[in-house]
Amino acid sequence: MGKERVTVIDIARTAGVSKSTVSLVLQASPLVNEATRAKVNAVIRELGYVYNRGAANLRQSNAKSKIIGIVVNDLTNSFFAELAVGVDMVVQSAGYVQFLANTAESLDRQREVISSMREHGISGLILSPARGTEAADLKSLVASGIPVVNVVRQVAGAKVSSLVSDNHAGTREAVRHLAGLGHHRIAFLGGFPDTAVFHERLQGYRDALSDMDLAVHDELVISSAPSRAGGVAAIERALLLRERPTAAVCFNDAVAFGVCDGLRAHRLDPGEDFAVIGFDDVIEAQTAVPALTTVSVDPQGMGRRAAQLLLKQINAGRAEAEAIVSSVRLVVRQSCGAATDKRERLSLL
Amino acid sequence: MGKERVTVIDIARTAGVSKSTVSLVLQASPLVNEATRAKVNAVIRELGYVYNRGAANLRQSNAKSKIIGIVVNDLTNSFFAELAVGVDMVVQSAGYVQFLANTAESLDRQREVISSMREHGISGLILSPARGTEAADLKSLVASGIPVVNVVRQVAGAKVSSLVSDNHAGTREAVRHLAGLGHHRIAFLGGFPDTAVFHERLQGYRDALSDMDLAVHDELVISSAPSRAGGVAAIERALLLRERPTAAVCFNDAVAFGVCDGLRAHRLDPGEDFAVIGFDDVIEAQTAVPALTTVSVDPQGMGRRAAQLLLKQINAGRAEAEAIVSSVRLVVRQSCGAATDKRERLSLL
DNA sequence: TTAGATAATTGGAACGTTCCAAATTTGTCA
DNA sequence: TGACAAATTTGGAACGTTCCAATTATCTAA
Repeated sequence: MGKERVTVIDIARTAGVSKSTVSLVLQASPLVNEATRAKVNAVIRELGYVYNRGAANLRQSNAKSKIIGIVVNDLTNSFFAELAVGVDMVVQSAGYVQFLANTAESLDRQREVISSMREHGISGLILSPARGTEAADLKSLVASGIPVVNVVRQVAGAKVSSLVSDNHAGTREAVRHLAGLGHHRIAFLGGFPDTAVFHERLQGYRDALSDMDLAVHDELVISSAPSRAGGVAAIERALLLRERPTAAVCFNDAVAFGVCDGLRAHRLDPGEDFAVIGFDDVIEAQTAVPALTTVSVDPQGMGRRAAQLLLKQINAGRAEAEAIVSSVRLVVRQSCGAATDKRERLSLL
Repeated sequence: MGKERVTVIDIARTAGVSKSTVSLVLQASPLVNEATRAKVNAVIRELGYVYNRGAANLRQSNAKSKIIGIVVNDLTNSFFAELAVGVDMVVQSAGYVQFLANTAESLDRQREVISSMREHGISGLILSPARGTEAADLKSLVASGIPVVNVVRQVAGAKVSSLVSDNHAGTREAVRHLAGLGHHRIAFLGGFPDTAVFHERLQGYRDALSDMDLAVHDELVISSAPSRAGGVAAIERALLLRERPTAAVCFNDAVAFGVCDGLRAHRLDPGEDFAVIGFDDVIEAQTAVPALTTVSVDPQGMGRRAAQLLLKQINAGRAEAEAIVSSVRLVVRQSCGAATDKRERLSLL
């Protein structure tokens, strides 16, 4: 059977041209005559030739491998799944293919997958760094001129581009909105306190509280895993307080969903008896009941932008690192109570 | 600057051995003396050498590229995100790296990404085929001896391995459970009717109904997109019926969550006023409120098994296609009402 | 010692492309 | 028709590995 793989030489032979010519048509070079191009293409189809990028890469720079890597810290979180989809959309249509790896917050895994990707000659990398990632971890990557775009989280001191959402403005706006609805005991729920993202969001919360002349109560800041289960745990603790909060802005949507679950378990109606605001605007946010009021960061859009930035840098050769903070906006739905009777009652005051 | 990349020849030169020896240590061959191995490894670290798999693949068969492909039809569905995580876990620890692509049910995209992956020399492919995929689409892949494992969906006539869950048994058990709780108007909600999976699940539903001597009412089968939004739409229609159902088994968990949302929008309490059973057991199923009773297929586990099967075939060289149907089990939580007072009431009858 | 084995190392030819410089064909114009 | 330019085509040398056959170093036992 035809175990042998068909190469550019086979094409050349049966088309009656030289391998160089075949290579030229493969690259859609304008130098080759239309007639020959047609003939060669016909033979390519006929013999079922498949291009060997590995061989081509050997002669070319890594920048032309047409592979980009994307490594995220938690693919089970829809935020990252959607981010990956966004990246996939733009790299696919640019003719690239993506290595996708999940680190589950393990620095070891992260190191391994990144080095494995390097061995395969990725043209660039989109990275949502695991907790504890340091500039040194990215050093050799940038030294060899491979563009890196950090998303979601920054790495202090690393000379790579980054694309993060405006965390501070997001929670700030959320808190203002709640305060505007008449809440004055507003909790901040969920998230790991040892991340930059947590601090940015927390700071936005605090600043908004000051802006609105509301007191900052430390017991209202309850951290937990940034997951649905973490949200349940956080609201449990919040409901144990002598003076309960009446509203919460959550570290992310996953936490917010957990908070809604926890409220229901206590026979409290989210959006009615307690206002909840999330962060991310994952796809379920709009179809959930109650629909989640949340700070929209458009994960897919972020993926798309990250990919575009990366491709730009790949094509530019050596590119300057740029730090983009992507603006966010509060999308008001039911879970904050703004759309209910209570809201109307409040606005009549 | 050190723009030049360091190769095996550089290592050889500075370690004072031949490139062949370096190659040998790279492959951890037992033929090389411990002392030389140590020296070479030291130089490798010192010079910051990175292995070039592309070059290596040129000399080796595709089976050794250490790349596998995984293409899914909807990465925004947590089921697939978790499947991908499962795959990632096992391929990562086998030293492989995965190309991940999302087709969004587009046959064109699917064709493109598969051929792109071939050009990059994948050792094998895990595929959740887009709707309408035909055996012909996989023909050239199997002809060139690249192992393929289909997951979730089969492709009729394709001589490739497959790993699907026992759809028939799953819905069958779900319906029996509901019937055992005293329901006799049980709906089947969601899913596209032009897929094999839909028919298998529907058939399980029908067979269980007959088993329990319950009538099959066609108006109780309501198809829709297999998504949260689709679930909302389906329950809306179900609630319009003259004779409403009192329970539903849903095409998948996403639909089931949508159904719960829709019920709440009608002031009906899922698990209390209406029993809901899902299919898949995605990670949110256990933390949602009410916790979702569902047919567990363990998406991560499925991903792991698919990856193991694929690796087995890659290592075996030319392997037989095998069709695995993975057994499922009903996990009873709150949403079917079995854990509530109603259940106790019923069981007293 | 030394023959005969065994252990360790090695040069060079592949692998399938791209790219360069050079060669060939075709076209144009006086 | 000849000469020059433009359009096409082409051989061969890379690229960084692996693998084979062959060589050299080291060990063993008489």
